[in-house]
Amino acid sequence: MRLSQFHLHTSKETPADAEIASHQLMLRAGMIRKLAAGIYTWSPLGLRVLRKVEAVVREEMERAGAIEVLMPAVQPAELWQETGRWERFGGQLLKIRDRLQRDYCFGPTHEEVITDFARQELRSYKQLPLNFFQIQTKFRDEIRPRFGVMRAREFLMKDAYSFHLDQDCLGRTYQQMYDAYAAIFTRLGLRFRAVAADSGAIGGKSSHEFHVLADSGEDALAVSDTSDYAANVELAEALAPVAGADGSAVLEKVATPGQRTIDELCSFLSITPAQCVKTLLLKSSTGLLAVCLRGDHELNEIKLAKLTTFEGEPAFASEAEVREHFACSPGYLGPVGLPARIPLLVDRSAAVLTDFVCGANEDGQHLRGANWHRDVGERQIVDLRKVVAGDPSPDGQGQLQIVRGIEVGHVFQLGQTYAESMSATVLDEQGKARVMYMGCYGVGVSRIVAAAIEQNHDERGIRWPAPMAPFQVVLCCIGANQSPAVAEAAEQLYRAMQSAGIEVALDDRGLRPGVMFADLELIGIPHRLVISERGLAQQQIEYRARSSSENELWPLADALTQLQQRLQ
RNA sequence: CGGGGUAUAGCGCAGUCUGGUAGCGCGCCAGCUUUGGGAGCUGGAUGUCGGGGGUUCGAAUCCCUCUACCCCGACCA
Repeated sequence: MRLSQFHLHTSKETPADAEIASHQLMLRAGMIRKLAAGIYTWSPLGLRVLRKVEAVVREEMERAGAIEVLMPAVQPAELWQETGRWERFGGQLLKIRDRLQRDYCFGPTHEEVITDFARQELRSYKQLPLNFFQIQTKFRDEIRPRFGVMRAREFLMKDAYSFHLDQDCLGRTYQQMYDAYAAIFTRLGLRFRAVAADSGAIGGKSSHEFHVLADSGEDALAVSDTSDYAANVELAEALAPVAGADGSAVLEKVATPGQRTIDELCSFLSITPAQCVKTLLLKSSTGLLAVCLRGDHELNEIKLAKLTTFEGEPAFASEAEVREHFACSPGYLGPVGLPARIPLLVDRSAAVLTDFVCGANEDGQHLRGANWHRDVGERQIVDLRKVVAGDPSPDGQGQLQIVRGIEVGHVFQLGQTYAESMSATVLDEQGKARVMYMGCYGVGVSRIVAAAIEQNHDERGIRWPAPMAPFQVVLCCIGANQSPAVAEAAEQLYRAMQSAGIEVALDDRGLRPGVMFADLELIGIPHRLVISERGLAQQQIEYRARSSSENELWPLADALTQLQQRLQ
């Protein structure tokens, strides 16, 4: 590619609304342009990178035995009503109407469409297993799109769906996909981690997420410092500490006027948050529920939602609702003297406290010296909190650390959920209809581009891992306008590199060197060669890797072979 | 969804309080000079001041309204 014939538009200034490095750099490098909130055009430069990621994903999927399809982006409501997700998917589902006022949605995912395809196409167990994938544009109407293509509403995703006669077969394909994902991210040169995950709104049981590790990541991951245990914090179990007998302190009421938060209370009473029990009042379709946690811990709402004792979305009771049932504001709630009609869940870590401090269910009053067996009524002890750094690893080996990640892949074992509700069956050896087992496997193709930049940039711009770079090499001419010798040497080398199959950009834009170099470093091309009169006089060419700030001088005649070695 | 903010040239912003001919920097175009790390000089183009309505002799500026975008929050217990 001759850059004079290409379209680059770079910018020195950082757009005001871009917060994280990848978003800023993608805008400055001119890879994307925003059309509306969370909706972007990919420029020629950006698209080259996107296509690189796509190609790696496609190759690895095919290597793992998946076969490509392309499903429609616009999907009829009827399919979604069949699985109940027309209502249940919530506000992220973009619903649209055609001219006859028929309902459709813009697909946020394709379980319904592929299951419909499968139930029409597949008749016999002999056709199984099958794994279909596509690379396609999705739309999810996010509450808050942000960080450019990192959390966009419209985005490019690879989604795959596998079909099986039984769970064992599903398990094998699941493992193949897991391995294929590891291969994809390894090939792309990203530092990543696979973690056990919650299966969320898609449904199903076993599930792992693949995260690119970056401080700007939106997900918190719990990883063991000694074993290979890794889980999304949403899922990570907080082990039960050893319980002891009650303490011996006398239960007494202390006046704590105006001390509404744990921090305020602790400095007021000169205690630590770990000596307090905080009590949360939640409401759901089934009524009120009280939850006790240690003062320094946070509620894990995913864990709470999963408990059978609690159905429907948990929501915190408002101050007014608290006052309907208690003579105090939320800051003074406590487990002692809780009305029996409100069920009480106690987190394992809170349940082993003795002589603790808690709210007295009375404004301006707390209790000191409280103990569970002596002072509190019926309660259920469960794992309810978010794990924190330093907690023992659930596999019994080492301590947990909390790291941040960007979710770029997710594999699920869906089981029979969708096939059942949509009656997707095949005949087995006995000629009997059997509901198929399904797996689904997603990769955020456009998000990978942003995630890679988060992991690979410096003060001058992007530093692409080689497999994602828009061009492998850029050949720069200095003073080609003035010097026919430079222009001629560049032209010859450019053609030789093309013939050798090297993906090279010839920077023949005639820019001043400073501008040219700054541009090329911003867009992150891994290898740079410079031809100038100065070099030609010595029969030399200058090389610099994007990762380096040192030039190397090569004999001009060796440029191609030297470069080929660098590219390996 | 709740709260806050912003909207003026391709980008970044000033001007709005106190109404009176639309500005700056970067970028863009032309010419000359320059040519190894974001050049200099000269000249130039580009705006329905987010949309609609109102007040006024006169509105980017004041009032009403709509829209778009951004940020924060959705754990106070």
